[in-house]
Amino acid sequence: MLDAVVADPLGPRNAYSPAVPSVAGLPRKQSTTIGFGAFGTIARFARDETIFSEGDEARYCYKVIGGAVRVSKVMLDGRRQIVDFLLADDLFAIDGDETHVLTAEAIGTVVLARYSRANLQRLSEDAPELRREILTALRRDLAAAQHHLLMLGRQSARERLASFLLLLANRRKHESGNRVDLPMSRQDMADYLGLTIETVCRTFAELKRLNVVATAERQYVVICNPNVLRAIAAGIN
Amino acid sequence: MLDAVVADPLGPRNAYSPAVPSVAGLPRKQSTTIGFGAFGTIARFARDETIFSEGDEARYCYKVIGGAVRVSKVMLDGRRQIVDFLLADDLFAIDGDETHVLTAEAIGTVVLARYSRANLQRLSEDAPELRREILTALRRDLAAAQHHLLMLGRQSARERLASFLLLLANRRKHESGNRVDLPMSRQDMADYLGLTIETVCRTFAELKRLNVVATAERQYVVICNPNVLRAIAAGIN
DNA sequence: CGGGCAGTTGATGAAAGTCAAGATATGTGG
DNA sequence: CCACATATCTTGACTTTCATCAACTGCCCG
Repeated sequence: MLDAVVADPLGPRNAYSPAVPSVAGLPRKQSTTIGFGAFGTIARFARDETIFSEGDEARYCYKVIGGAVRVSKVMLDGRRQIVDFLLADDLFAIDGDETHVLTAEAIGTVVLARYSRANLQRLSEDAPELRREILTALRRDLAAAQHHLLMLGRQSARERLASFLLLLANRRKHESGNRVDLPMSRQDMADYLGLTIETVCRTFAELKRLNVVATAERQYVVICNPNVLRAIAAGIN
Repeated sequence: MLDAVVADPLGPRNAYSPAVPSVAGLPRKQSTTIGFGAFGTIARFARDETIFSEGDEARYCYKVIGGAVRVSKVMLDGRRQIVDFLLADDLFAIDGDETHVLTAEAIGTVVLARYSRANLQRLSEDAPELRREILTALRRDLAAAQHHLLMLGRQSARERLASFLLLLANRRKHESGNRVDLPMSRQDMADYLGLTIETVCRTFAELKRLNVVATAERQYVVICNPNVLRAIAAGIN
C-alpha cells in the first residue's frame, strides 16, 4: 500500500494490488509474519523470469507466496553457483545492501509478496518484532550458507546429493511422508551442488541402485531409506 | 565489567580485566565500534587453542584485537571446512543462536575482546548504533560466505587461490603495497579453499612460475602482477 | 647434531568433467 | 488429438583435474 507511491519498474503485470491479506487468523508461531504481513504488494513472475540481477538497485525485499525461486552468482564466462532455493514463506533479499549481490529468478511460475526496503527500514526502527524476524532470517541464511560451504568444499558428489535431499526433506515436512518435491531442474541442482548435470544424473542413479531413493518422475523423489541417506550425507561409508 | 558476574569457563589466564579501552578518540566512521567498545573483557589464547566448539553454549561474542582466528565446521571423520579467517577488528560469533554452529580456534597467539551475549542483546534494544553494527557484520559475513560458495562450487584450484589472495589483500590495505600476510598454515588455506595441502603448494608454485606472485618466506606473498591475479580470479584465461 | 614438523615436489590413481549419442518429456501448430 | 520439434534428462566413452601416497627439503628447537 505504501509501495504504491513508488513507480513500478516491472510493469502492470507484476503489480497486482491489493495488499497481502494479513495472517491474523493463523496460529502464532515464533517466526510469524507480523510486520511483513501488513504492507506488501503481490508480484507474479513467469518461469525463468528474472526477479532482480546482481548489481541492480535493491528497492525491495521479497517473500515467496507460491512457487520456487533460485538465487545465484554468475561468473563472466557463465559459470553459475546457485546460493539458495527459496520456497513458500521464505524471505529473500533482506541483506540490505544498496545493490543486490545476487541474481534471483523464478523456477516455474512464482507469486511473491514485495516490501519496499525504505518502509521496512523505517518500520523496523520501532518494531522489535520485525527486527527480530529480519535478524532470524539473516541468521538462517548465514547458517545455511556455512553448511553449504562444507558440502561444496569437503563432500563427494554422493554426499552432496544426499545432503541436498535431506535439506529439502527437512524444509518441507511434507504430509506425504518421504516424498520430496524437486521443483528445480537437474541443471539447477548441479549449479547448487557445484557439479555437472551428468554427475547429478549418475548420482541419482547410484542412490536408486542402492535402494536409498526411488525416482518415478523427475519432479520428486521418494526417500526409501532415510537412515542410509543420513549416513551417506554424514560421510559414514 | 558486567561479564565479571559470570564465572569464567576458561580460567584466569583468559580473563584479564579491565574493560577494553573505549575508542572515543578515533575518527567516527560508519562502522565504528560504539557499543562494542564499552563493556568487553580481554581474553588471550595460545596457538591452536580452541576458543569455542560447535555445539557449545553461546555465551559470548568476540572481536579480534590481535592475531588471527579460524572458524570451521568439521565432519565426523575429521574432514574440515574453514568458513572464515578473522583478523584484527573483525567481529565473530554474532549469529546469536543458543549454541555455536562453528568451531573457533586461535592461529598463533590471539587477543580477543569478549562481550556477553545477554548484555549485547539487552543493550541493542535501545541502541540503534549497536544494532546497525551487528547487522552490518552479519551481512558482511553472509556476503563473504556467498562469494566463498562460488569459489568452492565453480572455481579451479588456481582461481580459488588467486581469489583468496585478493580477498586477503583487500582486507588489509597493507601499507607495504602488494605484500599479503599469511598468518595461517598451508593446511588452513587448503581447508578454506576445499583443496589438499599439496594442491595449494603446487598452485603457489604455478603462480610463482607465472610471475604473478613471489614467495620468499611462507608467512607472506608479494603480488607482482595484480592485474593478472585479478584476471585469474575472475576466470579470464 | 639430530628429531620432528611444515612444506614442497614427483608418481600414480580416482572422482568428476567433457563430449557425444540416445531416451524421455514438453510444447506447438495443424 | 496427433505429429513433429525442441528441451531436458540419462547413459556411455574418454579426458582432466585434483587427491593420494611417497620421498625429500628446509627449518626450528632441544
